[in-house]
Amino acid sequence: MKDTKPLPPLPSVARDSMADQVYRHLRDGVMAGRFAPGQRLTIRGLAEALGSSPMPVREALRRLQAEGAFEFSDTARLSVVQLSGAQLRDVRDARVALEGLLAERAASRMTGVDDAEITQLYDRLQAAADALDVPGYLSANFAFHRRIYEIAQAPIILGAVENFWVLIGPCFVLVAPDATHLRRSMDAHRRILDALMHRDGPAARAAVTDDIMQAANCLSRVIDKPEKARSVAAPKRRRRDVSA
Amino acid sequence: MKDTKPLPPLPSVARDSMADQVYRHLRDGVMAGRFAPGQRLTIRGLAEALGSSPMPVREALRRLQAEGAFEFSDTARLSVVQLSGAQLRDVRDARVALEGLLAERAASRMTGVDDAEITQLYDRLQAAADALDVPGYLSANFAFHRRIYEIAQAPIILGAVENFWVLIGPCFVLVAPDATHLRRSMDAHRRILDALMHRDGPAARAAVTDDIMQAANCLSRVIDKPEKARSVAAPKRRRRDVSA
DNA sequence: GGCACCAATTTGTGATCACATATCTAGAAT
DNA sequence: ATTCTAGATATGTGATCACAAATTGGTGCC
Repeated sequence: MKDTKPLPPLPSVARDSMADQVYRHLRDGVMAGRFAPGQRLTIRGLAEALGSSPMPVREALRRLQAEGAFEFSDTARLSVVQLSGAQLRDVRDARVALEGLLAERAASRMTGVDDAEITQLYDRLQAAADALDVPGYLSANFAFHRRIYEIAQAPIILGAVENFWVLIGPCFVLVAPDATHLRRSMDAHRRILDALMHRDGPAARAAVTDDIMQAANCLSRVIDKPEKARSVAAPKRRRRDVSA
Repeated sequence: MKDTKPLPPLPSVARDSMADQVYRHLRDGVMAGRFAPGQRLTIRGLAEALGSSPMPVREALRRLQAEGAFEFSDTARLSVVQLSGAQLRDVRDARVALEGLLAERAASRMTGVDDAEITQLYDRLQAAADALDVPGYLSANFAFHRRIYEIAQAPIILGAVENFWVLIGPCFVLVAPDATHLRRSMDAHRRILDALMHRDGPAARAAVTDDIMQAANCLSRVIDKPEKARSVAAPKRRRRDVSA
C-alpha cells in the first residue's frame, strides 16, 4: 500500500526533454556533415520533419545558435553558418591549441582499459575510411577523438572543442571522398594511437596537430572558391529543409 | 506616392529582438559577477524583473545554457552553474592556450590607433582597481582583454574565450575586494600593455598567462571550500531571483 | 520535539495563436 | 518578353494557456 516511496531512487534517466532530443539530433546531424553551409531551414519545417511542435525546435536552435552552428540573419531568417577561409583557419589554430592540450594530458592518464577502447574505435575509423563512407568516417573520427579527450578528464575543454567540431561539420559536405586524404588522415590517426600506447604526451600532441592541420588543408581547398559545389548549398529551387 | 522603396536601405539596426536584449543583459550580468554560483532562478521571475514575457527569457536562457552559464537540473530546475576546483583549472588552462594565442597575434597586428585605445582602457582599469570596485573592475578587465583580442582578428576564437569568461564570472562574487590581488593583477596588466606597445608577441603571451594564472590562484582560494561565503549563494529563505 | 503525509503553489515544458515582416507568385503594363 | 507591382503565402517572434512534476507549507501522528 505504501510502496510509493521505493520508486524515487530509480535512475530517472537524467531527464530528457523533447527539446534535448531535438538538440542532440540536430547537433549530431551538423557534426556528421548532413547540413550544407548556408543552407536555409525553417523552424516549422524542422518540427514537422522531426515530428514535434515548433516549440522544442526553437529552443534547440537557440542553443545551436549559441554554439555557432546556425544563425539568424538580419531579417531573422534561419540558416546553417558558412565559415570563411579565415574563420576556418581560426578554428584550426584553436583546435591545435586545445586538442593538443587534451591529447597530451590524455597520454599521461591512459590505462589498459582505455587502450582497448581506443584501439576498437581506431578500427572502426579504419573500416569507414576503407569504405570511403564520409558521414560514417566523420562520426567515427569524432568518436575516436572524443574518447581520447575524455581520458584527459577536462569536460569543460572538451565541450569547447566539440563546439569547434560543430562549426566545421558543414564544411565536409563540400569535400568528396578522397582516398588520398583519407589515407593521410589515417596515417596521423595511427601515430596518435601509437603515441597514446607509449604514453608519450608530446608525440600525441604532435600527431593530433598534424591531423588537424591536414584536415584544415583539405577543407581550405574547397572553401572560398565559389566555383561549383554550390549546387549542394542551393539546389536551384525548392529548398525544402532536410529531414536529417 | 511611391516613396515606399527609398526606405528599405535604412540601417535596420542589425535586428535586435527582445530575446537578444534579454540574452545580452543576462550575459553581461553573469560576466560582471552579478549572479552567485548555484543561485536558483526562475523563468517567470526573470521575465517579470526584465519586464517581458517568459518567452524571450526562455530563448535567452537556452543560449546561455549552451554557453555553460546556466543549467537545468535533473528535475528541470534552473540555476547558475557552479564550477568545481578541477573545472576552474580546466578553464584556466584553456584560457592560457587561447588567450595566449590571441595576445601573441594581437601584438603583431597593433597599430598606433590601437595603442591609444588600449591605453585608455588600461587607465579605466587602473581607476576601478584604485576604487576597489569589483564589478567595475571585472567589466573594465574584460573590456581591456576583449579590445586586445579583437586586434588579433579571430572572432571565432574570441567567442570561445568569452564563453570561458561567462563561466568564471559567477566565481568572482565569492572573492572580496583584495588590494593585494588587485595590485598584482594590475602589474600583469602593465606588462601586457608594455609588451603590446613594443609589438613583442612572446612577452604579451607570457604576461597574459601570468594574469590568468594569478586570477585562477585567487579564485582557487575560495572555491571548493564550503566554509562561509555560502550566505551569498543561499540567502537563507526567500531566494527570489535578482533583478539584475 | 521530530517526522511523515497531504494539499496548495510553483515552475519548466509543450502547444497554439496573433502579428509583423519577409518572401514568393502572378498578373499587368510597357 | 521583361519588369514592376500588388496580393498571397511563409516565417520568426512574442504571448498565453494547459499540464505534469516538483517544491513548499502546514497539519497531525508518534
